[in-house]
Amino acid sequence: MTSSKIEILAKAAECFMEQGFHATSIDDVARRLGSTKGRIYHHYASKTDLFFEVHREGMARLFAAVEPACAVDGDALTVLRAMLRAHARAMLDNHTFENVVAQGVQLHRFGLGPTTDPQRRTLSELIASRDAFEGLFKRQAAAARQAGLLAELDISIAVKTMLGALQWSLFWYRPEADRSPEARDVLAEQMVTTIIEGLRPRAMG
Amino acid sequence: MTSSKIEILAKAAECFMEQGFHATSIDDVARRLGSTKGRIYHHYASKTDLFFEVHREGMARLFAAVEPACAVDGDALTVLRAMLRAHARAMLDNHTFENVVAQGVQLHRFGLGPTTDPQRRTLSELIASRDAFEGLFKRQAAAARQAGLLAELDISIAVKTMLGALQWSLFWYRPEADRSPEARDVLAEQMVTTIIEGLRPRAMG
DNA sequence: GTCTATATGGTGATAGAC
DNA sequence: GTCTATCACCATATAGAC
Repeated sequence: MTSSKIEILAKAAECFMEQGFHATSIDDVARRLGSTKGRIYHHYASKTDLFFEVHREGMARLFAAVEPACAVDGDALTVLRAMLRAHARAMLDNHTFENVVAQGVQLHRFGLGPTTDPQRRTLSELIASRDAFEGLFKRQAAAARQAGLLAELDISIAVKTMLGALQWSLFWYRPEADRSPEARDVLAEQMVTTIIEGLRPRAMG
Repeated sequence: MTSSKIEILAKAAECFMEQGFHATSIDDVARRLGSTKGRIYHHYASKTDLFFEVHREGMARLFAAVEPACAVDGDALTVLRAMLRAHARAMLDNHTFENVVAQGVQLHRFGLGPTTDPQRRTLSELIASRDAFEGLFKRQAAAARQAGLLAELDISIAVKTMLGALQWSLFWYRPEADRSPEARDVLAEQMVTTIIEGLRPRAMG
């Protein structure tokens, strides 16, 4: 990917996050790039394609963050915890792109309106990729539960609840408020601890 | 509020949830009502005003569900749990309206674009109301923690994480899939248990 | 109270200069 | 590879009939 295309993606992600897909005009993105829309249409065939590329990049970053955590040493719960931490951290680090991913999921849920067949296929692939991502956590949670390391919960609901807790940071996290990498680590750890340990105090650590 | 206005609000909420504020045209809402936009503009001055009324109704339903739970008998953690359960249940019951509330928060976060001063004031009030709602949980969590019933967590982060876990149901819950009130009770209870107890098993119930 | 026009402005996408 | 100019379309909102 050329640096020009990446730059366009990043600015487009900002616009899509702030205004949403429909309210973002190609002129908005061009204005933020300091250019005109000719530049954008040279690299991307349509606004929809541009949006999907942002979505794809957001999913790629999630996998890149979580997959290494799947391979850490330790029992099944330790691995799950590492995965959640990586996910939390990735949501904070890639706040803009992941906001667009969430929008893409909604777009798919309710139908995308007038789009071409290839575009529909692309979106379906992206959604399948998201399901696979959630599947990583479900599988790991199931393994942890089988090892007796997890409470007896409905795995599907528990995973949706856990991931939701992390993903809701899309709505309240403000990356612009001078967040150092260390501060993001602390924040991610606090969220994950809340999820894993729950609200009630433990008799023994 | 006349029944005509309520009917318009309900259909508008559906459209706003499915397509988002900007992608929803007044003609879309009118089509879903089986009428024309003349009817809508007779009751609401603008699309923005219509959106805000949906948002307001969504917040009203949240308060109506959670405030009674604030007054239940029991220790501070029992009350908190009742509040979370009521909130979870309300998110499922009012899925459509609460989706619009979440959109309204985003609209406020990034600026609403070209709107009138009264509209900006209305949105600010709605956001203040949402902050007050979150405050109910923060205050209760602080009380529970002071009573030694809560783990030593950052209250603000823990509350955001808890509420996020429940609110993320906006993205995956499908109310159309024949959900009885009992099924929603079970689902709400599963989510709340996951939050309160955490993922790790407890030595003693 | 609801409908049928219609005025007005903005948007996605293209064509062709440079 | 980027810009300017332009077309065709759609949406908000209003005016006025009924």
